[in-house]
Amino acid sequence: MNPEPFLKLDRVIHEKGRMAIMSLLAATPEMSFTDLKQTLSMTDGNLTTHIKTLQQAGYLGVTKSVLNNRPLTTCSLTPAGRQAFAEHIDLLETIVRQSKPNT
Amino acid sequence: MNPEPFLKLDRVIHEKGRMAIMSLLAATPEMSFTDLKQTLSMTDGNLTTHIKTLQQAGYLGVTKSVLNNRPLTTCSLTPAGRQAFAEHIDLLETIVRQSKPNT
DNA sequence: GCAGTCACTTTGCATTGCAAAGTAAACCTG
DNA sequence: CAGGTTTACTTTGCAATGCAAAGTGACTGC
Repeated sequence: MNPEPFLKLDRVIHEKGRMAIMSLLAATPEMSFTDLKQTLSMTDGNLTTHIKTLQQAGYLGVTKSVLNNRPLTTCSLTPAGRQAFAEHIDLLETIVRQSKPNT
Repeated sequence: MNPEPFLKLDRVIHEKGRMAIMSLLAATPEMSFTDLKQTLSMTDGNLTTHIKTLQQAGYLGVTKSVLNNRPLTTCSLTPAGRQAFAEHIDLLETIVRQSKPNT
């Protein structure tokens, strides 16, 4: 077993909740706070902190506007985020392959 | 995107270091504290805590003996650990597949 | 005009990850 | 054979994190 892929796993992305956010945004170019919250059944506080973490890492672009007189926070992956996520998935794929030699 | 696999990820296994430990032990039936430490270049403290966490979760069997007049801590997966790890890898595989629809 | 909802943000706490320091036994070494 | 070093861990302390409860502010129905 080669421990390298594990060592390279990006802790910012690796966390459950944030991986889910990144995955959603990889599939759907942009999603609102509320969409993310409902899709992932996360609590509000939990979600804002994860979004903030991803944003500070430069992985997420966040725009705040107003729609129908309500605040609307829209999130999307930055190019850096997209690439970091792709690399993370590659590492996971390596790990999966390493762990299932016979399939 | 289906968020289910993310929600099901076992936090005990998911953490980088512990995933690496579990992977090593899935490939190599038993390893000593020192083996793990060197292979994963972990600090001692970090490793004991992870081992303890995995042990308390019932995923790791830990036996302490003496070899060449030195303490020897030997770790191996329990059946529960093996299964939990296999499930975790399955979930990761699902996530990877979900994230790479076009390959 | 004030109770209630929506869309967040802030705060506080309890849990972790991590490494520095500690422990204990064996082993050189002069 | 006393004193220091190494090996193999464990404990402790702290900083960082995840999480949800409480807070904020704008709107909206009654």
